[in-house]
This record gives sequence, C-alpha cells and structure tokens, in this order.
Amino acid sequence: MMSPLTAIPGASSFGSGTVAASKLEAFTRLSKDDRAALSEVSRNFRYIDARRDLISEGDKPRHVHLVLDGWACRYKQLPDGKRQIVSLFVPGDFCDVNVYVLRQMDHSIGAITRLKVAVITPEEMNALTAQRPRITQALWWHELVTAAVQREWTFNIGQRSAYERLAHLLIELYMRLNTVGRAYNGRCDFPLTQNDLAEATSLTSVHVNRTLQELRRDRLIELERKQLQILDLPRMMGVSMFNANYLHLDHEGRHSDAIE
Amino acid sequence: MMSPLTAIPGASSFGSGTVAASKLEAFTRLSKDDRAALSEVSRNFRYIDARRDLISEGDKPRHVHLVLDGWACRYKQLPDGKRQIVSLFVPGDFCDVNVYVLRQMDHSIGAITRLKVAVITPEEMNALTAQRPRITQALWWHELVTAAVQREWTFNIGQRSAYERLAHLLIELYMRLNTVGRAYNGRCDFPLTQNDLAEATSLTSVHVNRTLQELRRDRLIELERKQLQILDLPRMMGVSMFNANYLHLDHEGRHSDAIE
DNA sequence: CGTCTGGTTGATACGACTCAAATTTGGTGG
DNA sequence: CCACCAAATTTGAGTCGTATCAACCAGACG
Repeated sequence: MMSPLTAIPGASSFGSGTVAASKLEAFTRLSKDDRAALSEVSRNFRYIDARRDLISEGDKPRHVHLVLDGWACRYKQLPDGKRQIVSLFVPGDFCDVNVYVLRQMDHSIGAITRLKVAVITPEEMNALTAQRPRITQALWWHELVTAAVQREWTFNIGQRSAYERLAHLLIELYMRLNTVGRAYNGRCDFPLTQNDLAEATSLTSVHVNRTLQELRRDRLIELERKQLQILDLPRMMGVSMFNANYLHLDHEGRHSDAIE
Repeated sequence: MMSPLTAIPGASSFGSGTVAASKLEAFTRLSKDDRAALSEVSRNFRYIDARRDLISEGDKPRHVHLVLDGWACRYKQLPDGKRQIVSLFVPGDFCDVNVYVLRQMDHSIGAITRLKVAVITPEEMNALTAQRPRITQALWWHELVTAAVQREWTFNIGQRSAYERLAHLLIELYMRLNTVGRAYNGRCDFPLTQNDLAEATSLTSVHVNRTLQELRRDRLIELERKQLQILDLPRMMGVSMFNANYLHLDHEGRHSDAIE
C-alpha cells in the first residue's frame, strides 16, 4: 500500500506533531489512539537555537527528548580539543528512551539548526509504555535501530575511504529523512556544513570539500544552499557499498514505498 | 581451557551462573530473588567453538544471548572483504535485549575464544521483566551503556591516534572485566590476537604490532601469552585521554571497589 | 619434525592532514 | 540596494601517520 506521504509533496502539512508516529510507523502500524498518545506527548516542546546545546556532557538527564523539527547531533570532545559528531538526529528521532536511569550524560547533544524538541517526562514515558504496547514495541525497535546505526558509523569510519564514507553518510541521511516524509526523489534539506560533515566522518573539512567535489564531478550528487540532490542512488549505493539492512525498514508494517 | 578466574583464588566462587548478576550489580543491588531469576535464566546454555559464529548477518534473531564465559565480538564485513569488529563481548554481557523484534541481523557475532552462552527465549525475557522491576531497570542500564560504549568506539576510531586508541581499548576491556570480577591489579586474561586488535581499532596488524611495542617500551603494559598487565593505569588513562564516564559505573548501588 | 598460526621486521607508498591564504556566500544594518 | 562582516567554501603546497607488501621467526601441535 502506498503511503500518503510519498505521493504528496505537501507532506509537511501533517505538521511536526505526528513526526514521531511517522518514524515509528516505519516499524509497525499504529492505531489512532497510539498516534493520539504520541501527539499528546509531543505537546510539551521547546525551541533551541542553532548551534546551542540541548544538553551537555556531565548534565543529569531528566527527560526524553524527541526531535520534532530541525537537526541535532551528539558529539564528544577530547581534552586536546578534537571533536567528533558520533550521531545525528533528524525529525522523528528520540534521544535515548530511558536515559534518565543514568547519572550523567557521557556526551553532549547540540542543535545543528534551530530545533523544536518535545520534552517527555519519565512519568509520561511510563504511562506510554504501560498503556500502549505497540508503541513500547516500536520504541524498542527505535533503540535497536539507533544502536545499529551507531555500529554502522563505527564501521563506516573504520573501513571506508573518504569518498565511500561521505557517500554512505549522505545516503543514510536521505533514507532516514525519507522514512519520516522529508525526502523524495533523491532530494532533501541538508543543513550540515562541510565542517559538520568533517566532524561526523572523521575527516578534515578541507578533505571533505575536495571529496564532495569528486562526488559532484562524478555526477552522483548536487549539494548547494543546504539542499542535497542524490542524482544516482543506485550508483551511490554501489560505490559506498551501502546495505540498508541496518536501518531495519523491512518490517511487515512499514510503508512499502519508504525507500524508492 | 584455563579459567580466567584461576589467577585470583576467591573469584571463582562466583561461578559463571551469576556473572550476569555481577554485571548488573555494577548498576544496582539485586535481591536474592533477582539473582536467582538470573541464574534460572542462565540455566539453558550452549558452547560455541572459538572462531565460529554464534549468529550470522542475515539470520533471524530468535533469542537473547548472554555471555557466561569466554569472549565474543560483533563484526561487519564489506563486499570487498574489509572487516571491522564493531564491539566486544566479555562475560556478563547480553547480546541485545529484545533483538527478536528485528527481522534479521545486520551483523554477525563470532566467538573469539570457546564461548559459553545462555540462550534466553522471548518468553523468559518477558517473564523476567514482568516480575523483576530491578532487573528490568538494570537491563535498560545495560542497553544504554552498550550504546555509550559503541559511541566511544566511534569516537576512539575517529579521533585518537593508533597509540592512544590501543591504550584506550585496553583500559576499557580491563575495566569491563574488573566490574565482573575477572580483572584485578591491572591484570586480566586477554585472548585477542593482534589481528583481532587490528580489526577492532581499524589499524593493520602490522601497525598494531609496532604500537604495542611502543606501549611496552614506555612501560605502560605487558602483554604476552594472552595475559595483559597494565603497569601504570593512571598514566595509561592520561595518554589515551580515558574518561570512564561512558561506562556509567557511578551509580549508588555499584560495588564501591569496582574500579581501583 | 613439518605445518600452521601469530608475531616481528624492513622498505616503500599513499591517503588524508596541516597550514595558509583567497574567494564566495549569506546575513545585517545603514 | 549597497557596504560590510563573519561564516563557509575553495585552492595550493608540503608533510606525516598508517598502509602495503614481503619476508622471516617462534612456538604449538599433530
């Protein structure tokens, strides 16, 4: 069955309130009540300015955050100043279900763009999981996928060349945005600077620059004005040896056309 | 095969049946009943020969595994043959609570040594979480720590030099073994080959060899016959910029002597 | 004892880094 | 609408950490 989101360019008319549902529905169908519960829990939100921290290393985590709009990143920093973006958040992503069992954050979460995040209390999470088993199940899926993505990043940084690595990251982000209805036809918003890309891929921004030029020269992508166009997804997947299995979109309940 | 416990006479009294408890008790005190439940769930186990897969990429996960004895690794492989160990398992580690919500494995789990693993069914897991809230809480902690370790690996491979990276990994493994009572006084069993270390750190085995020699020359470690001795933990932590916060051992309930 | 796995050494190559400067872009206020 | 500034991107030249390739060695084991 075709998702309403794929066909209609104005998908954002759904609004950010249901972006959580659209992410979790990549895993399983949710009932009207499930969606209402997610919407309810997204009611309490706040905005973070671009380039500000949502939460910093050492802080005591008190809530679960859910990205409603904008991009964010987790990052870690070495005493000598070296910085690594260890993961990225796009709309629909939860920041660590159940984090509050930990005493303190071992990393920071920073806003890439201006960010709209839902702030969910432990009590709301407990209520959600007590009353909505499908959501509980979907949240488990979300956590497992997050872990799988983290492993793939370890793998990506460890084994792929700069060219492959960058191509791989662009595809991943495109696909993740696609599942929440924010990317179609190879095109999506792409607010990362070359420096962000460098920190996410463990390259220098100079090398990212030259490598992006290569990807452009090879007619694989266009990237300007914070807009990414993947020109040839199959070839991109080939050169970066992209295997989408780690995104675990292959569930019976997923949008059958989530990936083109 | 020699037990890792032989070095310390008292330690083996814990036995492998409660290794899960000793890991989870790094987070919270468990009751006698909790420990009994973990022991019960560890009753059904099997052995895997060294260098064989416990489960392979593409397989449908049906159980949760819990390492009772021996070391294992998760690894991923590129079509061009490049291999990366993305994480390591030591006794007391669970292999993905709730994995079975996924359709298929996105990576393989291989035995480094001969391995003794508990095989836990979904039903047993459900019973455990339904009846034992402290265990449920502790399992969440375990999942969050596993994710934190994965991020640290991304960070480690991305930002640290070969020398720092290896030192960091050795400390991490020492500390993880220490929390389950299998490492003391800077000493522990260390069954990884230099090739394993290479695959885990994204270096070549040649470079691992030379870098280990440097660590030895600097009187930071001794490593031979599958035995690691960290000679100067504070200095090791200094050179590798090791910050133990990501292991989240700072809970009120933890063994106060978990880290020396 | 030969074979095999794991560890060690040496010589050479290259992908990505560093440093430094120039250029372009996007936003802001006059 | 232009002038200005800061941020982001681009270019060039030189260097370095780690990879590659190819032997060789030591101990374990059947």
